[in-house]
Amino acid sequence: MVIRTRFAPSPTGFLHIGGARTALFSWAYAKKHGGKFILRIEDTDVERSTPEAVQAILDGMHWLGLDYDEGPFYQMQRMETYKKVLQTMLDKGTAYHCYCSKEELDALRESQMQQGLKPRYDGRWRPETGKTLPQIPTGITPTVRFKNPQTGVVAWNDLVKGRIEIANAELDDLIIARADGTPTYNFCVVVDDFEMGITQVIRGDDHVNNTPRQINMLMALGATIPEYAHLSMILGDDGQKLSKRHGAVSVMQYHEDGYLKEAVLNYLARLGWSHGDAEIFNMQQFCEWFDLDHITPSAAQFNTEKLNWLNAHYIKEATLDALAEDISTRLQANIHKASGAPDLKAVLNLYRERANNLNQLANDVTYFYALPQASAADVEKHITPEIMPAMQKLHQQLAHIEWTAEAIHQAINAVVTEFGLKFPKLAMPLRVMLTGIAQSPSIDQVMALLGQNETLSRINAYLK
RNA sequence: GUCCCCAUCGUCUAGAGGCCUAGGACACCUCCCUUUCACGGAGGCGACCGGGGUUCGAAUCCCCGUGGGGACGCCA
Repeated sequence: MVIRTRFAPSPTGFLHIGGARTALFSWAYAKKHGGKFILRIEDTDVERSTPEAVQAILDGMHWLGLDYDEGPFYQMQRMETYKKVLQTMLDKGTAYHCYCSKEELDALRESQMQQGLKPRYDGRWRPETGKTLPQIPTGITPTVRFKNPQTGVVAWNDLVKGRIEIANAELDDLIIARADGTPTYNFCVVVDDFEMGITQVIRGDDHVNNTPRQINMLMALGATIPEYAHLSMILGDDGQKLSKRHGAVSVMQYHEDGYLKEAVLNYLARLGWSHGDAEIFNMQQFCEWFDLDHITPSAAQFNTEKLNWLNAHYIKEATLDALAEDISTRLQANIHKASGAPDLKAVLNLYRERANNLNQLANDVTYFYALPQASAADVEKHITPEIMPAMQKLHQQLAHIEWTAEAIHQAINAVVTEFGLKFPKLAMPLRVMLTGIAQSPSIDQVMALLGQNETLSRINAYLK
């Protein structure tokens, strides 16, 4: 059997971290089994769906490299299909018209809640042999409801949660088409999963409660029931639920915030899934290893610290070309392209090991291209009057040497020896003068890249 | 309220009855490396929610609590 999975977001917002993980798992499952991954846009909520959101989802998936084999399919473009199926169900009696008004339904719900009952449709328009239906009111266009079985249980073996069983008595007859004729979510999903031949439905576990209804409809349509895998949710860094109001950000925000897609992908893969002790792996490896058996059924808390660690790893792993290309866009106004400016790749090669974020990396190397401003505290602490004679001497020496890290190192050493100092005593003020801060890679290497003229000029600014 | 789901270090997790005096990773702490800060290396701290069973034996199976979450829309 050919494996077919799908990712079916509703375009009511950007692609967030939870959606991205669902997409990643569905994608990987298809890849692993040589199957097809399908993208389906569930845009039947005309009120809230927007073309911008569709684009945002497409952009997010593209950035992460989650390519789909079929689609994107848009449900709004499949209306004819839904209507046809709807009519068939009406004809077969597995669905029926309901003339309740919204107000009537609201009142029903409220009174049930008050009585401590589970709010549900009471079946007043459900046709039954020997039952007399109410008088059809005028001026009300009916909705269509699915005639759910009233006895027995629906059960399925959830691929991540195990067997789940729900009594049909808990389920009511849900609306599958609105009064305006448009089909609703649960119905569209069923028709699409059926017609698109989906074999494994991998989705968020907020859909667990929809599953029994969907299975019942699938059975009414005579369809094969796909397997289901419900993924637990991802909590924010603080353990709180992610929502638009709290912590949920677009995956594209991670790009803007300085994360490599490799890090985000690797991190997401490990959130809720594991392969023994494996922590670092690429997507090819992931697709080989991925399986549904090793998904945790419990919710996972997002941990930015660990993402940072992975990001640091992938920054070290990146090719210098790719890194330079990225950092180049994060550096302000092409400052690194001025003639005589230090080579960005060489600079990044010196700095990549100490970065866990691309924006931070860009910020760290900016002083190579723009004069830094040291803090008064650093100046006071390191550039002391006592060190100035030695610095003066070093400045003279540096003007006459071959500009290599080794020669620079020797020059500093010579001055240090001559003045009876420890190396850092001279290296620290140099750091502050040249980089603007008290932390940097080996100062001789920094100087070698900064260039002789620029180095002498920056030191000189403090000698006056 | 009703139904459903979940429960191992602070966090992500390994664990499918004996291999567990519970393993790995992030974070944290100590030491080493060192030209500062990082990186890297070596150590350390740190968990089976509680109570009952079942069993020769339970983190693993069952039940009950407790705690957390989700769902109950003419939203998806």
